[in-house]
Amino acid sequence: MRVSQQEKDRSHQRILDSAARLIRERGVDGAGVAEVMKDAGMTAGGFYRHFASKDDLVAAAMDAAFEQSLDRLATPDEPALAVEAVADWERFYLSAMHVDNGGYGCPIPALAGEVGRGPALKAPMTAGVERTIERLAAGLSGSAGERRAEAAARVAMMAGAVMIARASDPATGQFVLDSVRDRLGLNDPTPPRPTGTDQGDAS
Amino acid sequence: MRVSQQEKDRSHQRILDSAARLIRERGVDGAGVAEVMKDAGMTAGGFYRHFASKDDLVAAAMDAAFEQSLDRLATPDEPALAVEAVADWERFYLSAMHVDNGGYGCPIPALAGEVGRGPALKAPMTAGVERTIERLAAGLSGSAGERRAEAAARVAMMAGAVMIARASDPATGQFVLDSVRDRLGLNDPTPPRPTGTDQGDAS
DNA sequence: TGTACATCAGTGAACGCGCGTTCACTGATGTAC
DNA sequence: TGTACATCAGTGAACGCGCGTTCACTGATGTAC
Repeated sequence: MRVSQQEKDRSHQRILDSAARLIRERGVDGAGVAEVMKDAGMTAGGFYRHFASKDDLVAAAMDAAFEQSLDRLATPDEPALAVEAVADWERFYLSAMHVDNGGYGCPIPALAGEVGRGPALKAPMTAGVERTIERLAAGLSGSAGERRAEAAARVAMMAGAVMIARASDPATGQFVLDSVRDRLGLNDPTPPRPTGTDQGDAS
Repeated sequence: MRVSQQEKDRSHQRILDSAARLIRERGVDGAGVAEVMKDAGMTAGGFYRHFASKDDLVAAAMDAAFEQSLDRLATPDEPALAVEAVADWERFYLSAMHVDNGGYGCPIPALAGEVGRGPALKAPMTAGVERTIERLAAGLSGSAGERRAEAAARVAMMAGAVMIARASDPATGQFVLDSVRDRLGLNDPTPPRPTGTDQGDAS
């Protein structure tokens, strides 16, 4: 039952997508090779035509998961709009939608605890954390160093809040999320309009 | 080989201590019953004289782990000294010592990710998070509500930072820890002395 | 205080189960001529 | 363009392994008299 090269490429992508979601939902250990393959519409045996090992798949899936997480952060043409793009992303990060759908969200609260236990996945995690900090820093003010430090603190706070919200009863989780949203200044519904731009249908 | 009641009590405590450390070091799934029992100086079969199941043990061990974590937070006689006690605890929380010895540290960065995946351990985790927030709030200023919200945000930030530090390369991890320590105002080596108290040998 | 005996903490082997991985096999694909 | 054949993506069963749990057994403890 050999399939064409382009169908193999599609299979490869399906495996990667299924893995990126399932490791975030069930953890690296909790997402079995057979389960990932079934989710991708295949059986377990075919896995090794695509990846050398489960470790190999998981490292690639973590890269894909960070990519997916950061794709939600818009990159507007006008640099001045980056501030609002980052604020929007942060509001989503702390939302019930993100807490309840970890399979499509940031890999840090979903996987960092498990990654910390072994050296195998530290490289893709470090790369993802660095990229996340860098992207956030673009929407902050101050010197480059100050922005980077502030972004790092914000990532830690948001990742911690989402992780706690998922691990706690709803009341406690919501309180932590609300407290963090407040401390990050994300509760203002009408942020100051960026200067020198006009977005569409303002009256 | 029946042993005396007091020796059984000691065995029970050793199993609990070993489990509290090993689940934080290796995760709930990563800490096997046989390994915990060996660490406690016994063999696997005897486990069920002490606990009904692994789930039963893990819930009790998580309570014990939070107890141990919060025992590091001193409760001074003078309420005014609570500020400095909390600041000391926060500095320890963000230290390399804590990052490198998760088996004796806060259960939140060690276990919240895994706990979020199933309902079984949310109760002890919620209780521990609440207790941690409450204890931290005692060292902050403002109204009761403000103190609680600030404590929640600080717990999220610190837990996130420690989790990221464990999952990342040293440079990235240290940067996140430093950024959080800075943002929490913990870098001042000589904090303002609490009013109305005098501690020992000041010149 | 002694004696007889039921209790039960702890041992160590065995169990069923799910895991990552291997392997013989199938048959459509891609290539050589 | 046709034909013959090597390649290899995917199947499904099997493997060795570690896990949580069970169980027959041992022998010191605790108790009844």
